[in-house]
Amino acid sequence: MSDTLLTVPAKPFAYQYPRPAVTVDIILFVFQQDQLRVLLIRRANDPYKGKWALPGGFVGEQENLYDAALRELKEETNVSNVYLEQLYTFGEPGRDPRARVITVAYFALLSAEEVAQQEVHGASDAGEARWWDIYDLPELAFDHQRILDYALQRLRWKLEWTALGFLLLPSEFTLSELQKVYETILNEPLDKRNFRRKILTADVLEPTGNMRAGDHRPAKLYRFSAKAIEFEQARRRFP
Amino acid sequence: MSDTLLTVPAKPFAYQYPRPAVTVDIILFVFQQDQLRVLLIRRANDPYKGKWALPGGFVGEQENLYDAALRELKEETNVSNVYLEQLYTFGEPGRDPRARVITVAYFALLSAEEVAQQEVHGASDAGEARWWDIYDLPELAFDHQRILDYALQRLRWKLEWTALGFLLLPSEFTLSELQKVYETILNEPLDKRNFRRKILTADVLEPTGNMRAGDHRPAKLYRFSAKAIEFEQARRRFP
DNA sequence: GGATAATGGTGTCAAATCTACAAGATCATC
DNA sequence: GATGATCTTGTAGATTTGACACCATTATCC
Repeated sequence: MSDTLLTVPAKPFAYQYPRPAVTVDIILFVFQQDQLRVLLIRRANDPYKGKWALPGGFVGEQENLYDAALRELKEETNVSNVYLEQLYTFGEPGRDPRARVITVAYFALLSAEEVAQQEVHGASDAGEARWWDIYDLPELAFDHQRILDYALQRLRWKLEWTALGFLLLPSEFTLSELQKVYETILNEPLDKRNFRRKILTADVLEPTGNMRAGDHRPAKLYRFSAKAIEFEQARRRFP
Repeated sequence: MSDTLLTVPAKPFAYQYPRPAVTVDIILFVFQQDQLRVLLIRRANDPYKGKWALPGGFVGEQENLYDAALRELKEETNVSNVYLEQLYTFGEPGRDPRARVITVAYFALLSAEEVAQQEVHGASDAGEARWWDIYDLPELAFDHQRILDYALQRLRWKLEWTALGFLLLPSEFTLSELQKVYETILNEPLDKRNFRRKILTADVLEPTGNMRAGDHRPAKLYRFSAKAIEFEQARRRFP
């Protein structure tokens, strides 16, 4: 494969500058079978052929970064209806061996309901797609391991200081289920009584009145109140 | 001015994609004369000719984003030796009327000592440069007001939950000076006794043994201990 | 040299919050 | 009706927080 010449229209003013490629990559987390999982795609082409990578792709000429992330997620993995938040921009030269690529990483959460409703696997042109346990990952392409580590750090932080744990659960859930999400993501056990007290006094949950039936004592179901979305802990350090 | 054609070498693989211009913009804060100030540059050319804008510029072909921010700061404002941290990436189409420009914004703090030592004003090819009180800003070019608001929000947050207030002061400072920084940035008065207790129990300060002479009772000088840099409040929400 | 002005420095108490920790309640199953 | 599994709840001691007022030290001014 030899280099060819590509002509692009140049704008006036000071825009005859080298233009890196700009992509978005998405770290899509789900909570499934008591595991925190992330969606990866097996690369069909070199470089890193056969390795697993984060879904992502080029930003369109007249496209928002956020929209690009949504679109790529839909195209490569058939996933929509997610929570999306910009994470960080990775731009080291050499992170893609082919060319200078600057990647705006997005951090995404998909609720358990959406995971069940959407057909995620194999919906990709880019190759096989599957969920991976965050604690048992394959070798990743490019610098994607680093991006993923950063995303996990952000997720943990957000979990402690905002109320987005519910985004990974169905719209109604029990406190035990929520606690399990927290424990899995933070990777440590939490005290049940203290956890309940903290979540309940944070005033972001409301009981739905329904109960989750099961093999044992039924559990109360809760939903998050609307204001809980993107609720950042309002506690001030210097009141 | 009509469009011309610019040829760029195309790489193999899937890189014949539209390439936006990528820039870095820097929000450089200083604390001067009891004001939180930001460095702005008056635009010498259209668009927004005569308006004030954040310093910034194009990312080099083989240049880190971080390095690009440092370099632009040096070139446009003759400032070096700053604390730099990536803030957010702004990429809405149309934010620059000339072309698609994606801007990685960096958030920067310059210590009082550096402000005094460096010749900041007029050191710019891009035009006049000057400090502006954050609470008394001119009209800004592009979407720079939004970027600045975002930076200020980040600064406030960081101030409450990490220990970077000292980055705006000289290497030795009094507790009153530090409190003044906090009050100015948070834009509200703080209780002196509680402020001191919180700062001192955070264990990020150490007395230098020196005193700041003045018109009145001399004040103890402190420095931040090394570990305080980028110290994130370790307090866990779910211990 | 004593009064004054200005800033630096300190302590306490009540309320709220946090941590560690154990026992009873409810359901299905056998 | 005994068992197993999960759900739910409370408290006491320690820590942290917020509100709040006074004395200390210096230079200056008379």
